[in-house]
Amino acid sequence: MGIKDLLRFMKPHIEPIHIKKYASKRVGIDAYSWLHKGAYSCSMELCLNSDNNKKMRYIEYFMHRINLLRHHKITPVVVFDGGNIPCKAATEDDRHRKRKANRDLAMVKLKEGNVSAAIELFQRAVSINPSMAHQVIQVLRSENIEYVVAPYEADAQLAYMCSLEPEKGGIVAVITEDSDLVAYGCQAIVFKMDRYGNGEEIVLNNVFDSVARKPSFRNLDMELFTGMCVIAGCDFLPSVPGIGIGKAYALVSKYRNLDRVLSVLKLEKGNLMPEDYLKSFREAVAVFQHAQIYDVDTKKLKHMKPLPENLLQFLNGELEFLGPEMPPSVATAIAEGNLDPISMEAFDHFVSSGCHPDPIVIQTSCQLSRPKAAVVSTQESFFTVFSSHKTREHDIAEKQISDSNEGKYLKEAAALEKLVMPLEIRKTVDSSMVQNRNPMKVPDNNPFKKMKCDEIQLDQTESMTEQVSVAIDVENFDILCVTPYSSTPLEVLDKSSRKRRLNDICSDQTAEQVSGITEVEDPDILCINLESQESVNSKPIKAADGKRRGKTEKSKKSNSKSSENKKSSILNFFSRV
DNA sequence: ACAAAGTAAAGAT
DNA sequence: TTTACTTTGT
Repeated sequence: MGIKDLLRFMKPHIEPIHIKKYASKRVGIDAYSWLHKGAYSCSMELCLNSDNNKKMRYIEYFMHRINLLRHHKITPVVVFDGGNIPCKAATEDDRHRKRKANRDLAMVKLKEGNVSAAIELFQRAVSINPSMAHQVIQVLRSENIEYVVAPYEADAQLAYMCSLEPEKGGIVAVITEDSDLVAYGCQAIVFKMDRYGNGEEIVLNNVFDSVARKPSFRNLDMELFTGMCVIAGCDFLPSVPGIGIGKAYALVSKYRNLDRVLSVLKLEKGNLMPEDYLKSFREAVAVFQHAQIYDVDTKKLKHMKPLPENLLQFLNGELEFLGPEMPPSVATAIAEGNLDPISMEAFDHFVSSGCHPDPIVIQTSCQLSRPKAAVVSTQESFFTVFSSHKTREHDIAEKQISDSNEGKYLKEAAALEKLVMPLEIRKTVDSSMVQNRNPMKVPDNNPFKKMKCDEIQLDQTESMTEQVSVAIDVENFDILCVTPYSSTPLEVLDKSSRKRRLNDICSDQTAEQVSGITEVEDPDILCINLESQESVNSKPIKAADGKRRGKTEKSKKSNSKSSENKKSSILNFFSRV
């Protein structure tokens, strides 16, 4: 992935940093890298498309990192990949084949009963599809996180945004795992960011300016650098056999002109060079320089940099390799996450998983009906509220809602001791509600938060209710993640099977608390994920110590203090609801 | 000296 | 998975 061996080669220009360096700045995120890492934790479930809620773990992973950034007062701007460009087809094909081979092997191991071997293989078989991206997008919407789906390569979109002023939707750095960003000319890139925010950074200007560092790039410009990357081998074009990053660097710094470099290359490796290498090379370089991106300002597709006349001549005006053009309406629908960029079909607003036609997810309940609460939750208390379910007893729910007022729910907060917190929230789908979708927190110039009324299609119900249940451990006042973000309602279960199911859903570190929820009454359970700021700061995650289920005296005590904080934030939260 | 392929060990989830 | 190191060939 990316430029072969580039990061190793550029090691002297890479510096360890902490992400808090970008406090108060807008930072772009290559969503693919987080989706992919997150998918490891539930690769089997994703590959088998099981109904298990565990397959939503990648969203937890994703949001955990988003919350890390927010904790450091960074404004994340998430960029998703769009369609595939023809140039990359060979690479994509290759990956697809490998994944399929791994998947098939995994199935064999699974049938043999070798689960651990199967999981290992499934991890190599996971692929990220638009439906997964869409799931994350729905959570991002509910959390008021800015995002955009690139028409094609997210990398190009990110590099373009990096060149814009922050006031115009620009970003100052990009978090990714993909070395392509360097070839695109992205100014500041953070690689290998871990869960604590430590990462490795390349700042392109420093690379070109540096006098001391070993492979010197002082005599190169961006075009030569990009050329070097392509010669070394990239996703768009494999390198000529025998040519790696070292040779590419040597050629480019010696001849300082891509035409000359290619002539020399042809002279030396002519026999090993494909017929159309020159054309492919020019196209690959052109992708890094002129890829199609979405211009948020004009809501149109645009080239990163305009194509110069001589290049157009060289290509005979054939620009197909950059990906087909598309009308602004389509580009916008893709960018805003309403249109699947690969199948070109509209995402169903109500079916988040793509395989459960029954349940619904639109936005978080809090944002829909109570924008204020949503803002409070995201900014101050690290609350994240996901997913909701349609209740079937419309009538009952409606009645409860119309009778209820905010105070009623405040009273409910006192029911923490009961471990259950049902919360009926009215959601009447009409135009007034739709307007509420655009909370005040969102800046006016952000097109991604706006949703047009006519894009919301309701076929079955005019009026619906969302039921929100929060299960809380009395001892710790920890909120349990129950149904993670999904639209799948838990089946109606008897107490013991529910307990088992909850254990199944919750991760190991909360499993001990799950034993406390025997009294959950509602089959529709929503996940509310609470994280205190301290816990994000110092030890974001309890060590996943799966073996230790029993609660020790020690942990009980150390929890009690922050429990008070949590309790007050919980009460605080519900008092605003 | 470099590229490419292989190996082994560490790291993440 | 990535990283670092080894071997082989040019």
